[in-house]
Amino acid sequence: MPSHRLTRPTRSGRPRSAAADAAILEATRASLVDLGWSKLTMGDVASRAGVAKTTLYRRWAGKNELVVDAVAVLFDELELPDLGSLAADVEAVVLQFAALLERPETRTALMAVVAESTRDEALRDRIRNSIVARQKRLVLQGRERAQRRGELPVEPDGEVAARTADLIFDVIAGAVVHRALVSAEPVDTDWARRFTLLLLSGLGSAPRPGSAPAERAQKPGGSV
Amino acid sequence: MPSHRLTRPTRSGRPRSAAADAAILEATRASLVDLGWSKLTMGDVASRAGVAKTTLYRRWAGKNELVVDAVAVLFDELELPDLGSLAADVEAVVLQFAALLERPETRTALMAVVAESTRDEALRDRIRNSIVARQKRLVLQGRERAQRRGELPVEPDGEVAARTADLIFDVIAGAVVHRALVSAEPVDTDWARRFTLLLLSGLGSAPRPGSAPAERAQKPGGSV
DNA sequence: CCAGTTACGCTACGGGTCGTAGCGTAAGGC
DNA sequence: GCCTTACGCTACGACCCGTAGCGTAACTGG
Repeated sequence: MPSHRLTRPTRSGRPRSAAADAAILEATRASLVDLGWSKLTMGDVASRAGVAKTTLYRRWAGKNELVVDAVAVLFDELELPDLGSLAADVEAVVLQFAALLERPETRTALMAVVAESTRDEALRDRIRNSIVARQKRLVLQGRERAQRRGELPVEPDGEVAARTADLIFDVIAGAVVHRALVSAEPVDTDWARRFTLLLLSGLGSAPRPGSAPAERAQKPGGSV
Repeated sequence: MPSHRLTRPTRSGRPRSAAADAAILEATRASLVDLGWSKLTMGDVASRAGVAKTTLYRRWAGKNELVVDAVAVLFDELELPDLGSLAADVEAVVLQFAALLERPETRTALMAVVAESTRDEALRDRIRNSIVARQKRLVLQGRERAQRRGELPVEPDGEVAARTADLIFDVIAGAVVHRALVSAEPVDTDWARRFTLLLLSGLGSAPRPGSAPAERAQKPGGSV
């Protein structure tokens, strides 16, 4: 899934070097580790990859697109073993996300490209397709398992189910990212456990005798 | 609370123009709106503010610090009317955060400076003190109210309470940011309501007859 | 009122990155 | 072998950076 959206109209002629592709993406990650996002430069990546700078521009429009592709492949490693319970699965997802955010490449690149994407529609789509989708997979997978186990009800309305899945995804991914990058504190097993407990049981559940539960709770079971 | 940490050792001599300060920060926000983070330049801000470029560098070390200060003041607007219930308060906090993220200045700047902060300890502290702290205030305020109402138990151990507050803060702020900037979909009242319901009631509450609740749920009431 | 001290505006500069153009050459498809 | 495309290389104007140097402005303390 190369996705080098830069003009590749016809076929015939010398094909693009797949080896150069790999070298460039590898060099980009290395440069991210050494220099970080802001000091990463196209020239530096080119020389690390042993490639002319012009070759970079023939394939990627600029730094943003290049880095997205370079980091995206790391999200392919994400996989979720079936641990037998929803709680365990959520905890595992959290730790998987966290492990990726530990790596300096993703750490420095992810927020940067998201920031850039606020002014670039195409970049936003690229991120959504190559990074967010890979993350979301895990959440959908976990939900399906939980439904199969009977831990979560099966929502008949597909649209409602999709909206709830989006909500849960934003909560999980958002919380992990915020903890790791904004609060800049470790996402360890202890935190993951407390987060999972909060997500599954909520704040207001069995608070203490003598207090009324949240009034708006019309239908307490979150349909998924 | 100027925080221009750039050397101001003694007093006597011509004082720094407070008017210039205001003009610079205002110009910075305007430039963020027009150009976005990546294309914002110190020279542009200076000319917008009617100020020499050197004046900027006399007060701020660079783009990062300047933008943090320029955006931070927007977070002072955050205030939370007492709405009578925990659910309503949470919903209000969510919508307050969301409203700030609607603005193009904050939208483009926030993630960018966070990204930069991953490689800059001092910048991280600056963000924490001038932006994150202002957000966290609301969460702490909401918790205190809920405890006074009896909606949340009072945690006797101060450290545990602080950790739980941090958790909740990361969940709320993280979810909102992720929804608004990564998923790039609107944080409207509908979403806020569903999020609040999830946060208060959790996923696993009253799932459906015939299924066991999450096994690890040792003490279901989240102490806060 | 007069030093002393600091901020300001302006100009100019070396250094770096950007993104592109132009060229000769290398590597496949037919 | 011919056509087409990719590649490496060089060079370039444009822009931004961050700083130095200077003369001037503003405020403080004697």
